[in-house]
Amino acid sequence: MLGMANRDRRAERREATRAEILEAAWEVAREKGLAALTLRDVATRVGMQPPSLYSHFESKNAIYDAMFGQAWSEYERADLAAAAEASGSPRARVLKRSLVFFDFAVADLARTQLMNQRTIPGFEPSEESFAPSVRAVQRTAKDLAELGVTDRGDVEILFSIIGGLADQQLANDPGGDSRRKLLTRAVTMWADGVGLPHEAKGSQEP
Amino acid sequence: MLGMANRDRRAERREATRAEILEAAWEVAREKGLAALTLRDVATRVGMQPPSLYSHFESKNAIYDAMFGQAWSEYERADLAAAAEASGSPRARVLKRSLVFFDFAVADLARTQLMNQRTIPGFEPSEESFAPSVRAVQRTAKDLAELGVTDRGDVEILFSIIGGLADQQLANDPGGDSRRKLLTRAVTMWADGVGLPHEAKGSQEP
DNA sequence: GTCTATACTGTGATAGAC
DNA sequence: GTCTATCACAGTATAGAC
Repeated sequence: MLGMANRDRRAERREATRAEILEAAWEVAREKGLAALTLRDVATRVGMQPPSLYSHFESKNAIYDAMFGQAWSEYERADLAAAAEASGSPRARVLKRSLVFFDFAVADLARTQLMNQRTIPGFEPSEESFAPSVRAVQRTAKDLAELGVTDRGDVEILFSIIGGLADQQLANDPGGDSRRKLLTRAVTMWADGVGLPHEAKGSQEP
Repeated sequence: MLGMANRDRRAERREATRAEILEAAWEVAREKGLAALTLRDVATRVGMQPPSLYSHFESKNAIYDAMFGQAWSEYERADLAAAAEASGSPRARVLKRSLVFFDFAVADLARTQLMNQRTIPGFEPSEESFAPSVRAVQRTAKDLAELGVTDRGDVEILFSIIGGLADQQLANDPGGDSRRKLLTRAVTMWADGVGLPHEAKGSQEP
């Protein structure tokens, strides 16, 4: 019993330290750029010597990996909330989800680079960290299928449109909203192209 | 006279060495990743000691800058050739140019990261290196305007669609062609959305 | 003018003391 | 679990040979 309790407290402490390190890593990545992340900066920020980080992460890439998993988990939560909250016509639902994706991407360049671009040479997310990414994409595809978009290619095109707008926003107008203003028009083009109905199925019947 | 001749030969030699260094830099960037480029690797490849590179470039970022300018100049050439070669309906012309952009982006991840993403922390292209980028974008916008697409936002949306598809191709299916197959459909959605005519202006009249 | 030799600082990583 | 010490190698800069 006492052994168990001790082990739990230790595990909690360990987990808290890991979270602290990751939070510091996000700060550094946001301030100096994802690729400019250094273990020294992270260690200094949490009050450790650089080698001590290796007690919690086996390499720098392991930190990137944990950050990757965190980022996609956060997005998964944001997308789930948007899916639950979204209402109205299929187009309104798609637009709402698209805006959430766009805003999430544009809010943090370092995070988007880690999630969607191959910025860090040699970094490949682990299967575990990749899982929330797969889930998010699959659920979006499933939700779109229920709205009538069954072609997987059409789903990929929507992702590309929104991701492309977000990337252009980040690259050419960071902090601005020039591309966000174009999102509704772009998604409407896509909705027209795939024949997304203006009204929900059966909304005419009752 | 003799002085001139000597200066010319020296300038040529200098320029050739610069070009050699840049070619080596591209090789390293392609093989190891853009952010993993090191002056050591570049120097080794051209048979120099690392510090000797400073006789030709004042910093590592100056090398990135020259690469940036090269990449956009290459694209400018490719786009000009495509513009001259493209024929037929407005849609066929736009599709041709879109394919050239897509293929150019997908052919080289490191190059695309340098051109369109903010992969290297602290790197900002110089005005001189940025010029071909500006020219290419402006000329495309002008050509599209002549085809009837006058809204600058619509042009940005097209760039985002193609860029987004290319980035997804590079990130999720490097070396494949899954997104290339979707390009025609995506561009068609855009063409429908902006009301791009199927036939050229006046093609009905003669 | 261009290269070599050398050195300074900072990076990720490992080994071993406590 | 954290520290000190140390390593190999990165980018950068200067001095001096030729």
